[in-house]
Amino acid sequence: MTSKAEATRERLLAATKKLVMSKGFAGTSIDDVLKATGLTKGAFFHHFKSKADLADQLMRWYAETDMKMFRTLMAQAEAAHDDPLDQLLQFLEDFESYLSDPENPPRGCMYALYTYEDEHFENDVKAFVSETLQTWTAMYIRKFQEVIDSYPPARPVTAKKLAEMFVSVIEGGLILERAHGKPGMTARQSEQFREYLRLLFPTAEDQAAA
Amino acid sequence: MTSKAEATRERLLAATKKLVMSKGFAGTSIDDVLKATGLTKGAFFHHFKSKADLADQLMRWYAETDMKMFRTLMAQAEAAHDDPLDQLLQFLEDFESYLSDPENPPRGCMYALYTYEDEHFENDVKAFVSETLQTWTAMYIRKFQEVIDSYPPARPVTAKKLAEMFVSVIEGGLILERAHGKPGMTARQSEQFREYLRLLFPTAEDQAAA
DNA sequence: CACTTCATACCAACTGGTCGGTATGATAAA
DNA sequence: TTTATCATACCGACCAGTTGGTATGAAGTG
Repeated sequence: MTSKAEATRERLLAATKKLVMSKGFAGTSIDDVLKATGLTKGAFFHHFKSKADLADQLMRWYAETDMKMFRTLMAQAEAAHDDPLDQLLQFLEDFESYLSDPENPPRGCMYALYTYEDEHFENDVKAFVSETLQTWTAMYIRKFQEVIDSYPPARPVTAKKLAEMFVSVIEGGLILERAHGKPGMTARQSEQFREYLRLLFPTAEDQAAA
Repeated sequence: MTSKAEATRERLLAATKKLVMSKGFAGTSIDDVLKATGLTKGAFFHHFKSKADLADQLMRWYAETDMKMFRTLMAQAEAAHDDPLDQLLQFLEDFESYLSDPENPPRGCMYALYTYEDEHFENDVKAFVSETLQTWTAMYIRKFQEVIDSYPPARPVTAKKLAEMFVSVIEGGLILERAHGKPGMTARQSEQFREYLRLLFPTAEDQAAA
């Protein structure tokens, strides 16, 4: 059965992801993964031709579900509002509740992890991480550009700078959250970023309130 | 000679830092460090009682120089201005030129690195990272509080939230910078954060210009 | 049957770590 | 001044365990 083999492959990937998120990639041995899954070397090397291949497939697997999540969130926000700023703020709020939802306790970003161990990965993997990160950023750039086109920003900014800042703030928040073991820090960064946006793109209500 | 021994110890630490910054800690073997320094196992285990001890000492060594740098920058800014907002902005600008200075190409933050490999480290080390990060944040909290006390913020914010946001934005910027291999991205995050501050704490000039 | 999917047994290289030894130099007794 | 004593700083062979990876074969599946 193809689907059973695929299930095994995903079991290996899922176990690896969990381990890698708390020990790093170099710190995770194949035996660790096998111990976690109850499988053996034969199974592993049937699905992955090397540990480097595992790194590659893991990253692509992760990026796929990760990007899908962001796209879904954005599509939802776009369906709920017509105004680009409303869409953006809605997206951020939804993202924050996703971050605050106590599901995957070992929070973290695999791109960041790979980035801090980059010497261990092949150039394709490094390039893929860079590209994926850029795709992620590009999604925001598009939306920010729409917002800038609709609302005059209070200070001169570019969509790119705002997009990169948001990605930064999230990546940094994840680090703080991990370092202190306190959930919610990442969501708070997104909130704070929204404050910035409110000052940057004041709506009619804001101006009336001021 | 005590100083020669200390020099050897620092040679080991410096080599480890360089390696760890590009391969992670688990990905760096003791042999790697010895190859890089030309020393031997005997020398290594004379100075460090285990690899975990190396991790510990490396982090403390790193934190020491790192914190010293930030304190120096802050002291400079405080000497140059009386107004807390001016001090803060000066500090940020100085920090940005430090980030843009092409000196240590392998840019990165060791706290972030340890955080993404935390399972490998003893609890003391993890606690130390958390504490150091908090000390770093506390430095900013103090300054932000002074600013808030002097200037009414355009939106309700706390010094803590602003401080955490700055740390986040820097940590995130470093990740992007590493991922894309393009220097300057971290400094740009600090710049963007300054834009936020300008909107949050408008000075007389800003208001006149608006 | 052929082919996929996995288990078992095994290997060479490397891992962190130990241990007996040496080179150097400071101290102080002779 | 010479010489015995002793701690520090370092060397490099060695160890047991782990690493990523391979070779072979046994089930199941079409």
